[in-house]
Amino acid sequence: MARITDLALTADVVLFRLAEDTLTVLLIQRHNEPFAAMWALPGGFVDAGETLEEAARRELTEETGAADIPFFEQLYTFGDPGRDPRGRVISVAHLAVVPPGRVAVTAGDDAADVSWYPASSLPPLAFDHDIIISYALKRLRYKLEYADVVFHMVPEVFTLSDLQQAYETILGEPLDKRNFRRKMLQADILDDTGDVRTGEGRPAKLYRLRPDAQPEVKARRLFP
Amino acid sequence: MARITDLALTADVVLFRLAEDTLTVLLIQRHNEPFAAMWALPGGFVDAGETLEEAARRELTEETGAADIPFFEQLYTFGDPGRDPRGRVISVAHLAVVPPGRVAVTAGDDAADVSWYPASSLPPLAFDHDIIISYALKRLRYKLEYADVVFHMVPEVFTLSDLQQAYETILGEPLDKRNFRRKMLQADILDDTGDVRTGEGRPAKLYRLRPDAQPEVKARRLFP
DNA sequence: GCAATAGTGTCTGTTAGACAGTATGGC
DNA sequence: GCCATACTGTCTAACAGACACTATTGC
Repeated sequence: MARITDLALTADVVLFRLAEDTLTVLLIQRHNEPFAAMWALPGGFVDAGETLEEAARRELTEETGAADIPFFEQLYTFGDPGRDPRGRVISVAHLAVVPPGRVAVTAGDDAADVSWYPASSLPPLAFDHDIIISYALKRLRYKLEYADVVFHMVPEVFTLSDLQQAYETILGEPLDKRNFRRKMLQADILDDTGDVRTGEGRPAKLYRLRPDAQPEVKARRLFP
Repeated sequence: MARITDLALTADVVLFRLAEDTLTVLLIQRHNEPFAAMWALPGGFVDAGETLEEAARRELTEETGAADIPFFEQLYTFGDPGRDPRGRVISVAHLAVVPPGRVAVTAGDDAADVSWYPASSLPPLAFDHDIIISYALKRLRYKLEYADVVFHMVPEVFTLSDLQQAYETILGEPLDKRNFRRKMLQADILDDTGDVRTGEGRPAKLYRLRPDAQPEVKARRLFP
């Protein structure tokens, strides 16, 4: 066999966000061929001089307006021959999350439309993007147990009920309230802000992630 | 910025093997520029029509003779601009392991020489291969806790001392013998072959991994 | 006082980690 | 009987999971 002649490199992003009790993924409706008018992950070709993550962030911003995302990491590289009808296109997929309401998205550039879709009911997707999202979801759930990523999916200040809701939505299963609170508080990674949030029912204490919580501390296995 | 004009795609392999009480990595001495005569990971350009893993396996075999490796998975993609003086070269790194003595390596093709180096004392390496190996080692140690990979690094039939030795060598720390054996046996993933290995000292029972041990079973966290 | 949500405590079984001596075989 | 290695058991502390009621606020 011979070296590839039509090689191209893209960086794509699976961006998750919680909306009430639904886990959603940011998708764009493609403007151009191939798969014009179908939904797809934001992403695009890597430019000379930029890293893979820079390319992924840039494309995300150009296509959807989402910018400055703290949790952003490489996920997996999808490169099977035939995954793109245009030729040999390698996609370096990234995993990112934002807190609720954090990103006001607007279609730009190559995107005819932009929308958050529930991860559990996605439209038909271009390329192998359905596989990429499945993989991203698996990784997200897995990472949840190490207690870092979830704090990028809730507001900076949150109640324990918020936090539990986030866990339950992502994992797709209910957790026991008393055990959840015990473990979270014993993990010693939360600061009590002293404030409460009022609304319906009894006011709830507000917490934030301890700013000095070291990565290793945060990485304690919370839900084995 | 513009699309990349000099893009190339390589697949590289970090292959680990245990040799007595040392963890070793397979390296090749480069034959061609750039970095001619320096040591590097086996790997090379992906051909049209092959998957990334196929390319990695083919290059490994061409350069070193190592073939048919059961544990072989994608590790991470390294694509910073400037990591290769020839232009924009994206490396999809793979992680693989073999049991002791499993691979008789011989230099082929692009390799002037092939050798197993202790992971703890590597020679100066071409490209960013030192970073890739660090990352692979971190992942290997991490994966060890989930008890699948280690069984690809010991002979098909092994004693509990063999297994403990493998863990200790990879993790770089001693483990308590009684606790180790208790956990391994309680995990219910080992078959007693009924045979023993004699030699110096008291004969040791030989075990093998239970063939029906499901991935999920194997994936139980053994050493948190 | 009712609705709604926040918050709390105990028991039980399992597991992890610390720790030292006995058993078996070859010579 | 000596050397080398395999093998074994107990105690303690921490943790996970099951489980139901009380507390506080707004109305």
